[in-house]
Amino acid sequence: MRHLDSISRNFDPSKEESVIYERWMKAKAFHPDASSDKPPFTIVMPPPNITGELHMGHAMDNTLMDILTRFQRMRGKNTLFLPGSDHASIATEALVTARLRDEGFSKEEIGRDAFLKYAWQWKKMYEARIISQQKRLGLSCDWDRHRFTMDDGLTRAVVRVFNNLYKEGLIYRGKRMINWCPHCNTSISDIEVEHEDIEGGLYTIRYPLASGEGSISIATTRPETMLADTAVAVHPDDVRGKAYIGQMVRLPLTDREIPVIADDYVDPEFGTGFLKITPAHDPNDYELGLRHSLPVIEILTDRGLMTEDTGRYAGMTVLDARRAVVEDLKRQGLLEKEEKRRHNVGTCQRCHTLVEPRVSTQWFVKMKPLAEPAIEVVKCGEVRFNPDHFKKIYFNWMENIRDWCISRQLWWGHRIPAWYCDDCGEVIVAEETPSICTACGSTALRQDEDTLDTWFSSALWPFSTLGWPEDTDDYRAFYPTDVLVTGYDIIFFWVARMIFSAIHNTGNIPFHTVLIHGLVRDEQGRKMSKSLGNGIDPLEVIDDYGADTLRYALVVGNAPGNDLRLSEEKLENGRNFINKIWNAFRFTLMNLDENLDFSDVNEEDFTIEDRWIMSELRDTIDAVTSNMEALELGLAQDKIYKFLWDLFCDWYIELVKERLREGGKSGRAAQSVLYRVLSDTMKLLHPFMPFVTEKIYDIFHDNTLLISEPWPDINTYAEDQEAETAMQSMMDAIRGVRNLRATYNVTPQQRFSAWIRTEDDAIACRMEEGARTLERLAGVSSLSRLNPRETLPKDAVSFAFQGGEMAVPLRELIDIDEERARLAESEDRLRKEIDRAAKMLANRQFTEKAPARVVETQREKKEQYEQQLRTVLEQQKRLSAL
RNA sequence: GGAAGCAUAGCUCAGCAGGGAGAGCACUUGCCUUACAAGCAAGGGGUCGCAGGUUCAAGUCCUGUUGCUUCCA
Repeated sequence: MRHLDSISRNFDPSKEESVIYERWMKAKAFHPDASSDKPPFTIVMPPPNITGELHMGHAMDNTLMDILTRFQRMRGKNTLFLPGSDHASIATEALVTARLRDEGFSKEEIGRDAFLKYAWQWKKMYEARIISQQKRLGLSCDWDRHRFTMDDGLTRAVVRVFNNLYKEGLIYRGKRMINWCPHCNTSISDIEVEHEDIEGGLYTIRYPLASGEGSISIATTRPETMLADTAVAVHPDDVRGKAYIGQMVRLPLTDREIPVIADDYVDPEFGTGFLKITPAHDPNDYELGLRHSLPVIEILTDRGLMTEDTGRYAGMTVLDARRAVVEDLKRQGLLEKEEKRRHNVGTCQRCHTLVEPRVSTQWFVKMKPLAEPAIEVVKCGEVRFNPDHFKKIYFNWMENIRDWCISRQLWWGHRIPAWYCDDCGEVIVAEETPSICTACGSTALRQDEDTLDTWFSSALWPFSTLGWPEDTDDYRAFYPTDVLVTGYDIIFFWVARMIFSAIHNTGNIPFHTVLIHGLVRDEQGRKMSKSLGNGIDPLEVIDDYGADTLRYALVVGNAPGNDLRLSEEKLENGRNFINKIWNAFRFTLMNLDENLDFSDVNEEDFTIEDRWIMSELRDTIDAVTSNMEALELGLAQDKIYKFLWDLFCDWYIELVKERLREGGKSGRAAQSVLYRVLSDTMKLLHPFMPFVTEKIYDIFHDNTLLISEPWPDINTYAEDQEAETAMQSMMDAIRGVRNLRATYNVTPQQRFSAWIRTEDDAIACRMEEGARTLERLAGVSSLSRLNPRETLPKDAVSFAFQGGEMAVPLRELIDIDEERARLAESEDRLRKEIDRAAKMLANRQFTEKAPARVVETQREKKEQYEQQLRTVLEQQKRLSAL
C-alpha cells in the first residue's frame, strides 16, 4: 500500500487529467467492437460546426451525453459515442470569405477550386482544435469513428438520398417565393429566418384612379416595393372598396396602370382597407398573385439593390430607395400620412441582415409525404421526447410544414448532383457525373453551381456516420441509435429532419429517445453570446478548475428542458466537492492496511454503523440507477453528493475513527467498509466526474480501469432497516447534545455525563454500545441508563429523541429563564404537532379513505410526539422545583 | 393572433407516483477536533404568484387570472 505522503493534499486536475485520458485511450476503452454480442448502446454526437471553438453549450450537451455513455458502458452495454463535426456551409463560407478579404482577396477572384482548398485547410485546423477541446472535457467518444459531414462516405449518402428523393418526386426544382439574404448572398429556408419587431414607419400613399377622378389611399410599411406593385386589393365585403373593384389605378412614380381586385385575404381592419400587392417581394402577395394571375415584377438584385429598370432608384439599397421613394411621393403630394409603427421583419439567422422575400428558381424537398410518418412515430411513442411536452412543438411544426428550400448559392458544401444540358436543356440528376446528356447525347453538360443546405446532410447523420448506404458492420451493430441529446433550439432544424430522413431512407427511426436540454446562461440569466461578451470559455474553466468541476457545475440542478445558469458559485461548489471526495479518499487510504483482501472480515464483525452505511449505499445505488435510466442526471448527481458528503463523510467516517485507531477485528471491518463503500461510490460518480474517480479507483485497485468496471450491484448490500432506525436514534441523540451545547455555549472541551431513559431495550443497548461514539461526537463522558420509572436527577436538562430521552447535568451552566423559554417553545411545537396528527386521526374520512400505511405513520408520529411532550412537561416541573 | 414553459427561503434552483416544505450559496453563533478552514458543529429564514374547484388530504391534479420568458404566424 502506498504511503499517505505520496498522496498530495489536493487533487490536481491539471497534472492528472491528461495522464488519465491517455490511459483510457491506450486501453481503447472508448472503442466498441461491432462484432460484440453485448447489447448495443449508441449516441451520435450533434456535430459541432467547424466555425470556431467549443462553447459552453457544447460543453453541457457533450457532458450529458458522456454521462449517459459512461453509465451504459458500466452497465455492460456495447457502447458507442460517435463524435464528428459539421461543415456548416453558410457559416463557414462567411468566415472563410472574411478571412480571404483580410488577406486582400475576394472569393470570386481566387475561384471555386482555390476557395475550396482554402476552406478544407480551415476545416482541418478547426476540427483538430475542437477535438482537443472535447478530449479535455473527458469525452469518451470513439475517436476512430470520428466523422465529418463532407467525408467521402457521408457525401455518398447525401448524393444517394438526393437521387432517391428526386426519383420519387420528392425533390423538385422550381420558381418559388424564397427568403434571400442579401448579405450572405444566398437563399435560406423558412426556419433560418428570425422574426423581430422593429420600429419603422407606416406610410399612407395615394394611388390616383386611372379615370382621373379621385384616388385610393393605401398604408404600407415598405413603400419602396410599390415600384413592383401589380395590383391593389380590397376585401370583397368591404363597402369602401365596392365601387373601385375592377377599376384601374395609376401607379405613382411609374407609368404603369394596375387593377383593383377583390380578395378575402385582405384585412379590412388594417390601414385603409386597401392593400398594395407586390407578388415578387412578399410571400402572401405572391400567393394572391398566383390566384389572380398577376404579373411578377422584380425590383431587387441578388445583392438586395434596386434593379436597372427602376430608373432613378437603380443601384440603391432598399433603405435608400425607401427614403427616395417617400421623398418623391411627398414632392408629388401623394404621401398622405407618415406615422411611426412597430412592425415585424424577417432577418437572417446567421447575419441578422433584413431578409428579402424573392421569387427565385431553387431546389425544394416536398415535405408533406415525409412529415406524415415522422409525426406518426412520435404519436405512437416509438420516438419519445423528454420532457414530453416538446413533442407539441414538434407536431405543430410538422403538421404545418412547408416545402424545404435546400439549394444555397454557396461553394462550401455538397454540390447539388444535377447537371444541365446546354443543348437541349435536359436536367440530369445522377449519382455519378454523367458524360453525355441522357436526352440528346450532347456532352455540353454543366453541373448545378449551388450546394445543399447544411442541414440536408446533418439530417442523415445518425445513419450516414455508421456507413449507410453501405450495409456495414457498424450500421448493423449500432443503428438505430438510442438517445439523442440536444437543445430545444434545434428541434426543427435537426431533430425533425433526422426523424423523417431516417424513416424514409432506412425504414427505421433514428433513435428512440430525444433528451432535450436548455441553454447555458450566465449568472444573470442572460444568454451567453459573443456580442454581449458574457460567454465563459469552457477551456478556461478547465484550466482553472479541471474538467470534473466543470462537468459537475453543468449538471447540478440540470433538469431536462430547463435552461441552466452557470456561475462561479457552482464551480466553487464543484471544486469543494472534489476536495471533499479527495480527502475522504486520503483518510481511507491512510487507515488501510497493506492487505486489501478482506476475506478475513466476517459478517458479525460489522457494527451498526457499518450495516447502516451499507444499507444507505444500497438505497443510493437504487435511486441513482433509476434516475439515470430516467435521464434525470441532475437528480442522480445530487443523490451521490448527499450520500458522500452528508452520510459517508459527516457521519460514517467520524463514527469509525476510534475503531480504526484501535485496530483489531472491528477496525479491520471498518477498513473493509470504507474501502468497499468508497470504491462503489466512485463507480456511481464516475460518469459525472470521470477523472478524480478514476484516479482514486486506480490507487485502490491496481491495474483496473474504473471506466470499464461494472456498475454497482444493489444486491451486494443488504437492506437493513434495523440499522437505519438505530442510527437514526443515535444521530438524533448526538444532535440533541450538540444543540444543548450550542444553546448554552458549553465549550467543546467541557465533558459531562449523561443519562438515558427509554422503554426500548434495544435502543438502550445501542446507546450503551455507542457510549464511546457519544463521547467523541458529543462530549458525553459517561452514559448511564435510568429505569423508565426513575426520576431524573434534579440538576438535569433533558431532551427527547426518537425512542427515548437523554439528560445531561447542566444546571450550573444554564440560565434558568432561558431554559424555561426553550422548554416552552418545545412544548408549544409538540402540542401543535400532536394536535395536527390527532385531528387527522379523528377524521373518519381520513382513517377510512387514506391508505393504511399513511394512517399508521400518523399514529406513530402522534405517539412519538406525545412521549416527547411528557419529557418536556416533566422537565418543566423539575425546573420549577429548583 | 396561436402555443408552450416558468412563478417555492435574500439569490440560484430541486421537489419526477397528492400524505407534515428541500439543497447550494448568502446570513447568525461557536470551533484551526492530526481526511478536508475549499473544513466542522449548531441555528435563523418560506401563508410554494393570485382566485376558485376536485379530494379525507393540494407546492403537487383541474379551471380561471396576473407577471416573466420562449417558440410559431
